[in-house]
Amino acid sequence: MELDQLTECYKAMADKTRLNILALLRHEELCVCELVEILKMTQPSISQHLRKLKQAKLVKERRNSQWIFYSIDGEIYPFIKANLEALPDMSEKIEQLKQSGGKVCC
Amino acid sequence: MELDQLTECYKAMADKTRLNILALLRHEELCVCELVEILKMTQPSISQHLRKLKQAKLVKERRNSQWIFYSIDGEIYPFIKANLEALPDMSEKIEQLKQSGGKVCC
DNA sequence: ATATTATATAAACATATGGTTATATACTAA
DNA sequence: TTAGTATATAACCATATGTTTATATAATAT
Repeated sequence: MELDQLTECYKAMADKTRLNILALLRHEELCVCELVEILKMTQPSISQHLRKLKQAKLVKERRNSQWIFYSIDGEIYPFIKANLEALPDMSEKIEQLKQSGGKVCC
Repeated sequence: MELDQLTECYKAMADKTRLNILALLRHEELCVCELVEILKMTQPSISQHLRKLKQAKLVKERRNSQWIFYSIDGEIYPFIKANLEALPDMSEKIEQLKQSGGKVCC
């Protein structure tokens, strides 16, 4: 692959928040406000991280009425599956979101 | 894996020069001055990139008299092989080094 | 239309990063 | 020991990055 494209990919992954987002999206697609809720960060911050991931083609978005749902893309990277599998399991966080009714608002 | 360790790994890979170094080391171990020669960069710059790669445990070093040879490590990462395979082939650069006698000096 | 909710973007700022130059350290050779 | 070669480290600087606050845009609901 092209080094420039690969560099952009690894830059996108070179941040703890963004790895957290990828780890969460491994379980299921999530909208911005759900990520804000789970990661306890401000909405603009999450949005900008998502933009980077999108620019690197690691995630894709899908609009559903007022919400925009993000999910893993990464089709263009032959190694993406192996990398995602190394990410920690986040099912607990997802569970907590559902328990707290956070899933309802979206 | 731990997110902090993974973040450090991807940070280490999030630079074109360092991806170049990894791509080169895929072929064979190289010393600092050979990398300087191939990549046309200053010695301190290469040394600092190597330090980052070493701290992230992506490369290891071996001293042989006055030279320090670097090679791929990455044992701790389950995905490292898949990632290295996505790097471009650098055999031409290695060939050029050998042809130019650059391999002799080290 | 207006208010509300979800998301994106912009501006400002502090910190991180990568390159350069200068210098220190480690080993070799004489 | 002294000189030479290979590598590492430090100091400095310019640029990149991540966060925050404020504001803009888009869709929904009344």
